[in-house]
Amino acid sequence: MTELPKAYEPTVVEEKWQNRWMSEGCFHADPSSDKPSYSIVIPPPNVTGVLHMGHVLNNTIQDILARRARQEGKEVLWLPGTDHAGIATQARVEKELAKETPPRTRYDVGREDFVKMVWEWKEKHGGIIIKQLKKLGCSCDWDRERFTMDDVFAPEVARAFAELFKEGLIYRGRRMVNWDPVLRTALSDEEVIMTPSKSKLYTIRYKLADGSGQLLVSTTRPETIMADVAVAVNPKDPRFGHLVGKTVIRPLVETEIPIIADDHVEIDFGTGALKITPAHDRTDFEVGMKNNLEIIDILTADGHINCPACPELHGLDRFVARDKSIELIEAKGLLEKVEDYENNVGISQRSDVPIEPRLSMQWFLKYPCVQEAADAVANGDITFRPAHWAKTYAHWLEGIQDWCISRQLWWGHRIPVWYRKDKAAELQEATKLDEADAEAGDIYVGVEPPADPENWVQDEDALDTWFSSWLWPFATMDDECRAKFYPTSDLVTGPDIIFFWVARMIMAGYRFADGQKPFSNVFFTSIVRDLQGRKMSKSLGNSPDPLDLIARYGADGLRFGLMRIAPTGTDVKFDEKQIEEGKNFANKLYNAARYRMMQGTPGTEAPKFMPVHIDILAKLKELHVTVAEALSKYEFNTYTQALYSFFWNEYCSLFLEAVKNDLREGTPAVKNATLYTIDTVLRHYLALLAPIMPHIAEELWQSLGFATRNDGKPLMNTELPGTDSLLAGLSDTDISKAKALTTALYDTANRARNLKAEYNLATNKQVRFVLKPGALPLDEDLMARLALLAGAQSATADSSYEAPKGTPTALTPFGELFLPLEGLVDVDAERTRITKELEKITKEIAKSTAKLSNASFVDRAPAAVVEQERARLSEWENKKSQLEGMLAALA
RNA sequence: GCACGAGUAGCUCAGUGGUAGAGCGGCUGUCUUACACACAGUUGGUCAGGAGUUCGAAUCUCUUCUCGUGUACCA
Repeated sequence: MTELPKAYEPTVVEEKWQNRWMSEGCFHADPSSDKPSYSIVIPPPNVTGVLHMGHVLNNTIQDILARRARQEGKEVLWLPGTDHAGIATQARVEKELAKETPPRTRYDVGREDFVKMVWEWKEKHGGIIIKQLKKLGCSCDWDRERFTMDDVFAPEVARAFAELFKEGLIYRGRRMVNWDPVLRTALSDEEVIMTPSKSKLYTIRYKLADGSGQLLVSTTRPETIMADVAVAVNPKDPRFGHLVGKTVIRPLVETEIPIIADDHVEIDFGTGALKITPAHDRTDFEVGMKNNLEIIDILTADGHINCPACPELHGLDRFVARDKSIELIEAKGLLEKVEDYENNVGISQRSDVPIEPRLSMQWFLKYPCVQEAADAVANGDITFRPAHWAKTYAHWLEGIQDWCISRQLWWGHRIPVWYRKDKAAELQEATKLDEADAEAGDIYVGVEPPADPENWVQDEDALDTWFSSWLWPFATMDDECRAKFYPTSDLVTGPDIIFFWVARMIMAGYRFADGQKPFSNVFFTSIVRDLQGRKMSKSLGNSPDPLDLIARYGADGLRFGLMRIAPTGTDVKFDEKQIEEGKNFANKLYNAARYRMMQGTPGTEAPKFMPVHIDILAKLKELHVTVAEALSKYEFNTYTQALYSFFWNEYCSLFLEAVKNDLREGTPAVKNATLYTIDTVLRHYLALLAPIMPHIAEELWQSLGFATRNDGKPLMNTELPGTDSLLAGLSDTDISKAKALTTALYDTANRARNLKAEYNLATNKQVRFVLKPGALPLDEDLMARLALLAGAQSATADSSYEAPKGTPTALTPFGELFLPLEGLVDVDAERTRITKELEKITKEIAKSTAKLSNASFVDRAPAAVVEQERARLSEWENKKSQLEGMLAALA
């Protein structure tokens, strides 16, 4: 017998198996295989990223799917990689520069050297998350790791750009965009989070130039008054109709500006008059264009006032200038009132500061294949789980706007557009650039730089990171790989990137990959929150470090614990207690296996099963079905719950406890059947468990010798055992009889333990039970198992037993159970106990009787339901008369 | 504003028309020879509120409230 530690130590075991699986190429996908294919591409984490709980959830699900698919005999590709994450990575390196003495910025370094620095940083510190994913046990094909800026991927990005440009879907234009004044770049609409914020609404007097009065104008942004070019009123507003065409004096940098009429102004809001500042507000810009107004830009790229005509404000930060401008206006006696006000402010998802609507030259994409993408989800070609996300998706596609794809960044895919050197200055200012300019030979768009680079100047901007990520499912694969594994099977990702990534990938798939969808199923995970329901974030410090959790609970424990509480379709509140349960479960598994290892080997003769054996094997067979169903429906919590309760409750608490004596002192035949059953259960069970707890499953598989019987093949490479051989040769009647007897046995054991507990007898107190048999057949084997389960010295059947007055009794499926307690009998207590039970039963009988005497119920409910109710009633009535008999015996 | 989720035991969650569940926690016992990361027992619920459909509702419908998410915006 091997001496094994009493507690499972995951750390060493997990690392051992991770190394062995990888060195034996267990995760490698073979495109030339003739097995059916199964593929997933990982949502590439940021190369600067570190593992957080969201990754754990997401990648555990992918790993379960991948490992299960391998067991089902599929050739599996799980393709890993990282994203260059333009803004995040650039910011990371800029932060390093700022720490230097003296601090530097990227502008001090220069573009070329800065990009070199980022690459160096990426090589040195990037990809930590890949190591972390390996620690979680992810079975990705690590030989195929891709990066969104590597040599294979980058040309695909440029090619996509060039194609879309040629098609006229990409164009450059001067437009209002979301400007991040900290990062000094444009952002897409999706990167702006509208946030309710408390601000002030200032009402200011604009004097009419002819001195005939004033117009009250409300604004939240007085610092932009210098850029006002008009005041607008609604043409239908009777209060102001006569003023249209007149002029007012702009309160700062005083000059006359016109009063115009525009539908856009709401009569009921504020004063009914709106200042028009086309350079600094999206809708004002439109009003300005419509009315041919001047555009005065008074903000710098980094959000400072650029207005020499107003020296008091010139050079100030936009928020400082806000207060200062109000001081100036008040000093002029033009401030009417200030009110508290709540409005929505666009906040940059990246830098967390309010964005500035800004007119600038940017590249835009009219999305391709929008209709195909919408149809695919609507008609079920692509399945969303949970299904309700399809609605969100459809809604976004309906109102889809052109995508601003250029970023004023240095780290990323540089826009593959070159301008003819002699015309560059002119072209860069052109209000619109498109395919016509390329045809004219003024600009060059291509994957490779132009042949005569000295005559060309490349566009300064880089592409939005998502413009590369949207190509991920196919641009990561070579032709051979694509032939076997594309379209991919499942995509597992968070609903927070449904627009950023999922929707765009679908469009890109149809446009660039032979009109094929990129994946068949999308599984949207829950979002992991803390116990207060807040999103996990670095700044709140409420996000546990998964590596720390792995160190303390094991990767298997973390995976299992998290999946067990991850509901489908709603967010998960993370509770570390749950992870501890995962660890405890691993320990339970380990000890159950250790217990098995302490027993001998079964004989070679065919096992002769007792009912308890048949019962657990039948439950094992059911578990196979439950697991298969749950996984096919992506119900991961059902899967884990089924695994948990089968093993802990059915196998350990009931079955093992019932057969322990077989192993200690059973006849060779009984011992043989028991060992055979145990081995069968463990072998099947570990295979079912392996997708979610791969390390411990593999470890126990090996130490229980299942691998040896199978040419030493790891569980990882073993197909799921079939269920046909389970209970072979037994009829359904045999099985259901055995199940009924075993259920009755466990039920009786429960009652016996209850009796002991009610009389305050310690669990280890050896007592004797006497059973007065009822309808079900009793034999010595059952009685022995009952004694064992109930923690009794003995349990005997005696049909003529006459219990002394006050002997504790209970009704069981096998008959009346007595716990004779010499000298401890308390007639009154016993009477009270039985009376209480009688009351309960009487209530149930009343309820049931009422139901059955309701004609509508009997007539309309399905016959089976009525029958069930009748059976229930008669059972209770039976019990009632027995209890009454007991009570009479006490008197 | 609109859309989509969610509200079940102290906590985290199951439960799609037929006797309200699990784990944890609490409380009582027990270091019983695989496991104290354990075992046995036990305590916890007007299923957010209201109305309706139905013989029967946690479950279906309507409505109110609370929370979350997405989306649109008027200065």
